[in-house]
Order: sequence, then structure tokens, then C-alpha cells
Amino acid sequence: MSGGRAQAWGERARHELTARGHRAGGARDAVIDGLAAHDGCCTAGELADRLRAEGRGVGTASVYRALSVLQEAGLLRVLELGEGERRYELVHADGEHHHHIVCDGCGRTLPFHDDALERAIGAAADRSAWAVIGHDIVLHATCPRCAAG
Amino acid sequence: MSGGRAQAWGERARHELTARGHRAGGARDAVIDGLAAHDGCCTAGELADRLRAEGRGVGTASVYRALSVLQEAGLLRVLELGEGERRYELVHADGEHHHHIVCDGCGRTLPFHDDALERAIGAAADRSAWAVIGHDIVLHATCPRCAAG
DNA sequence: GTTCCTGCAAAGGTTTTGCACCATA
DNA sequence: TATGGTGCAAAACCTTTGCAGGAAC
Repeated sequence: MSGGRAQAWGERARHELTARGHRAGGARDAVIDGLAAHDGCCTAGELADRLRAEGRGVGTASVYRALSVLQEAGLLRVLELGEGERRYELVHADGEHHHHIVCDGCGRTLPFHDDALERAIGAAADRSAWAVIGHDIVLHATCPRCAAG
Repeated sequence: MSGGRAQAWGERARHELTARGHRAGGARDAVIDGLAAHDGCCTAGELADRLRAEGRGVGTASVYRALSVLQEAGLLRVLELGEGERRYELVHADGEHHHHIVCDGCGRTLPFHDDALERAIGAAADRSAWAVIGHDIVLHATCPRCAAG
């Protein structure tokens, strides 16, 4: 559905993990495919459910271990949107990234990108005494559906 | 330690809660004092530990219930810094707010404020189709101590 | 006296860990 | 064959909920 972009991510993920000395394995393969098949952000539980529904059920621990390895390799970004669980999002090779508007009413999210905002963040990071690696921005909002009541 | 500012917050909190029809109570009082005494952001667990150390032990449920009421009243801001638990921070009457730089190594945080960044966020929010209420920004970094060690 | 607040205990949920077994290189 | 990946189960963790008793209004 999300085309070659996500597929490219999958190939890169497998390559990068091999380069880091990780062996191949069925569970991790399923996790990578599951993430690539759904180029949005999902939780560990959602991912496990989806794999189970496809008949590629994977142990809970393996899901978390795979996510952890992918995150350490810089292939996943972790989001905390205030729902009490973490969401994982693909990091693409082109470095493009975006942020999220979250509806405080229903929890739906809307990705957005803003160059001026990125520049402002970069400038703020440069002024900091600590070595800034990255950033997360969450806009809290009311979506049109919730606003309508 | 944090002077009259936090004390003023405590008084305002009690006043606001009364105005909202809440009754006074020992546990909630202790939570308000505990928050005001430590004008940074803390987790529910840290707050409970601190109160227990002061001999003002409060049931776990009461801590969470008090935090929830204070949040609904707009007296607390909730932060998710990626540690798996929530941090609560005082919202002062002057509306001043700041964001956080988090050390991914040790978890220490550094508050910062940047007017240009606030303007950029405001502009991005104005362009959004959803009605934006607020925002959270987290800069991930390596603190000097972790960079050295 | 009614209503809300409180504490304890138990449940809920997500994430991590221990361990034996199996697949990979 | 040695090492790391996998699954199951259990644990750890934060947070919420149910309920009986007590305090505030």
C-alpha cells in the first residue's frame, strides 16, 4: 500500500542489522515486514495483533526485542503520545521526518512537516549547552470530528 | 527553595479546586505541598516517595487521583519524556511555559525557553486544520557529563 | 446526614526478564 | 558446534478501579 518506500526500508533494515552482527530470524523478519506493510506509527500490541491475524504470530517478547534492536540501529523512532504506550515509526534513509498533531479527544493523529519550525528547532538546539541529537514535537488539538461533537 | 512562586501556585491550586466544587482533604493537600516544594517536574512515584519520607505518606490511589484533578483544572502539565512514566509539572498563573532537553544517556533534563521557537510553533499551529490547544517539545541530547564519561 | 475523599487491595495494561529449545552461521 | 534468536511463562512496572470507612460540608 505504501509502495516501494516502505519496502526499501525493510531491505535497509535487514542489511543494517546484518552489518551490526545480528543473525537472521523468523520473528524479527515478521516484525520488519509488519512494520513495512503499515507505513505509519503503531504500538507493539497493534503490530503483534496484525502479525497474528496474518498467521505469522510472534511471541510478545520477540516483538519487543525486535523493536528494541531496530530502535538502537536508528531504524525506528519512538513516540510517546500520552496514551500510556509507545508508538514506533519508520525512519527513512532520506532523513525526512515529521511531527504529529494529536487529538486530545479521540487520540487520532495527523502528521505534519514545517520547514520554518525545523529551522527554529535547529537554532534553539545550537544555542543549547548540551549536544542535541534529535527532537520530538507534539501539537495537542481538537480534531474537526471531536469539535463537531 | 523555589520561593514564593511555588507557594503562590499552591494557594492558587487550593483556591481553584474549591471553586470547582472539590472538598478539602489531607491527601490532596499533601500532594499539592509536595508538588509546590519541588518546583520541577516529577513522577507520581517520586512524589509519593518524597511524601512518605516526610512522614506524610499518602495512598497510591490518592496521589494519582489528586494529580488527575489538578491536571483537569489546568494546574499541572503532563510530560512524556520516553521513560515509561509520566512527569507532572506546575503550570504557573503567568502562563509562562518552557520545554525540555532530555539526556538520552542518564535521563537528566534541562528546561529551556525560546521565543522564536514559540512563534514558529504558533505559525505552524495556525496553518493546521485542527484546532491546536497546546504543544510539547522535547530535544533529545547527550549531556556534558555523559559526553565526557 | 449526605456527599466526597481516602486508603487498601486487587485488577488492568504494557514492557521486561529467565530459561530451555531451536535455528543460524 | 558455538552463538544468538525464539517462545512461553512469570515478573516488574505504572496506573486505574472497587469498595468500605471516615472526614468535610
